[in-house]
Amino acid sequence: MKQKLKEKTIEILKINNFRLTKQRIALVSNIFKLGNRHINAESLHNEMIDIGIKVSLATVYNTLHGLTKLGLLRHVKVNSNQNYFDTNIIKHHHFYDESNNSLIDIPKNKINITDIPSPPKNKKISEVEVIISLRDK
Amino acid sequence: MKQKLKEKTIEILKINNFRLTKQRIALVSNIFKLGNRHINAESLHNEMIDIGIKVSLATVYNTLHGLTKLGLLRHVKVNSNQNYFDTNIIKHHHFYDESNNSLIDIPKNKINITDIPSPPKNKKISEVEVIISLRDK
DNA sequence: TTTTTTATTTAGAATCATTCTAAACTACTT
DNA sequence: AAGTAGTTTAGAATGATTCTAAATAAAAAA
Repeated sequence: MKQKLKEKTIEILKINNFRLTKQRIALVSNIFKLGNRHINAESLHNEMIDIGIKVSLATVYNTLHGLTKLGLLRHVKVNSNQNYFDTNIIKHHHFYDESNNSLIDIPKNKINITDIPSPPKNKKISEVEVIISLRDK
Repeated sequence: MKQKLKEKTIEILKINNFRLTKQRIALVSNIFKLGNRHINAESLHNEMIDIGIKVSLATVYNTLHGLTKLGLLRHVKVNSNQNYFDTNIIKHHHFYDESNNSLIDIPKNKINITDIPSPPKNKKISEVEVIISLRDK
């Protein structure tokens, strides 16, 4: 199912002269193995260790940033103390659960925003994101 | 102009049994001296030092958190590596200028959001925030 | 295939924002 | 004036992330 995503990702890495190292392949395989996810470096690193793949935390960071730079991951702008990367690169919004720092995707078309103010002079809008914070009831 | 805000703040501090220490008074005075601002701990600390007030960074953090707990500041959920506190406690949105990590207020009524999806079971919405990221044109 | 080149990985140090700690201090109470 | 907590403080500790420089390995060249 998500195998295609992995293949596509590796293709893009090749095109962009990223070397296909054992670590990168393993990380990419794992990142895109399942459906959409919100990943942080530490938990991804733990996952890799758990499934028996030896990779350093620095490489995990490098890879996450590299994939982000290529547009294969999105950096989620939520204020947690950790950085989250989203495998869903289609524009969308998020629920942010404050009780456990978790994110839930909201498809773009589920929220209707109009009357977006125009940006200041010499600036352009790069992204419009809605974050709906959640608390326990 | 903003003097009232300072007086009001000090009143609230008193009511909540916060001692009116030299440092707190100085910080509060400075925070609410001008119009709406987006403050981070380090730059506020520098400001205090610059105007000749000796206060430790730890106290700056304590005060920002204390004021936030009392609802006199709002913690802005923007993913910068620093935490920002907003003196504008009325619900509103933000432009986030990626080129210099600065924030610009957008009044709530300038953006129209409808069709907000209902929260997951046992969760309630605590906040809906729109962040419009900006880049240089 | 072997050699060379150069990107990548790595462990650990460094950094940066923030929080913690425990001692010194001081606002407020009595 | 003295006692009691709440505060402040310097500096240590923490946690996420980045940096560094040496070791490694992928891709290119021979």
